[in-house]
Amino acid sequence: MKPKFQKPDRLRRLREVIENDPFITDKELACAFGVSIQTIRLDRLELGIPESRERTRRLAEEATNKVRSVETGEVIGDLIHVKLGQEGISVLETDKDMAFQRTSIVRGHHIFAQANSLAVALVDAEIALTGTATIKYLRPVRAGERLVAKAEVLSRSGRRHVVKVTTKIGHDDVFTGEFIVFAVEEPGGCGEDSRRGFD
Amino acid sequence: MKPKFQKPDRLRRLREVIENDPFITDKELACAFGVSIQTIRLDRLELGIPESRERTRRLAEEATNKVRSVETGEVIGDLIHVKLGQEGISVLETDKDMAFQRTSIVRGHHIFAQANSLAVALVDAEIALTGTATIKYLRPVRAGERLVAKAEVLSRSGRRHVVKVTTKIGHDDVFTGEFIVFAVEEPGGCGEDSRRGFD
DNA sequence: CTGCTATTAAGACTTGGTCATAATAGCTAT
DNA sequence: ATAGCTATTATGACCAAGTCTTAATAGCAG
Repeated sequence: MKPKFQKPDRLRRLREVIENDPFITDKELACAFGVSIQTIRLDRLELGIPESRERTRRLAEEATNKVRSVETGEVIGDLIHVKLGQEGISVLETDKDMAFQRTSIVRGHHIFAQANSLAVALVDAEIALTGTATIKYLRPVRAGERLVAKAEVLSRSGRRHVVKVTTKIGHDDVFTGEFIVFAVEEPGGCGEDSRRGFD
Repeated sequence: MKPKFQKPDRLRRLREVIENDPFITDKELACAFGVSIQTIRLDRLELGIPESRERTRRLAEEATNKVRSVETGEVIGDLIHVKLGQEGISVLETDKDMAFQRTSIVRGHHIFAQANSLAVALVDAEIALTGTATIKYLRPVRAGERLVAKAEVLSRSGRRHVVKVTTKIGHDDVFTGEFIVFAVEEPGGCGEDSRRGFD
């Protein structure tokens, strides 16, 4: 009972192929696997894989959401609590997309980004820019761990703010940083609405 | 010659509506605008807007590319030159997606990410992790500017590497940082292939 | 009334499928 | 071997969301 390419084998491969080329059509798949279109359709049915247009649509939907959440959000992570000019807490759920595939260790700049944007968000000014930062990574973060960053404004003289950020996973410190953040005036002065500015 | 909703008006609105709901079909549009499907099709033709499936496909394609380039690339920016354990140069083209909309100033963590990943890439080890970093933002970066980061390994004792990174736009220094990067052993020891590890 | 634009309609064809119903091949267990 | 099983392929009807072509109609302007 061994034709050449057995069914379970084909199913596994099929799943993989579709996984990393969701745009592929049944016809192309049939051709690639040397079977009929109907077989491919039955296989998809069995695997619960939707048709190519549906796959494309989902990808597009998901991706637009992702882009929105990554790029439109002014702060990296969720702002849980803020006392402007004083303190704040932000939570960031890490996932494997933030990590190196090989090690599942979260890339440093994500941890930095959370802390930095929190520090900047605390400064009560039209625009705030990070000037200097001294940071320490205390232990590696694995994908899936929840980062809780607490920030505190240590001192302020004029437009210069010193913000201390400590990021924890549970009770474990994983990161600390001291950010010198400067408040800046509105630049052109032609802003139509005047919400707070970050970084 | 004023029916109620004039053509040029409808065209403008049509463009907008499709813009922020690319999944919408001609039928839905026809219904929403109170005209026939054919009218919508002619309008799209005139505006050079492709059909809904095509729009969806493009969105998905673009988005997967973006996700890939942001999340799968091991190094942020393009590695122009590397002498492992010694020095390296990376180039990062900034765009408005990296900046705050209001100010067009590039978010600090992108600049940090480029420098950090370059520093880590220079360390010749299976896995390398940033321990400490002291960084300075010297001037704001505007969306569209090209960041050139140069890194140099200043010293090394055992697994501890001190890497100095300077990022410029043209001849202008915009960022400097000193990264303490640690080389680490393979963790589980069950890696099937052994390419270099970053960060 | 003629000409113009805008709109709508009608018909044939395309892609990439779904769904239902068969027919066929190859093995297997009784 | 023969009935039974799974896997595969085929066939035909149908759908959504279009395309492209040709044509009819409405409303107004000169």
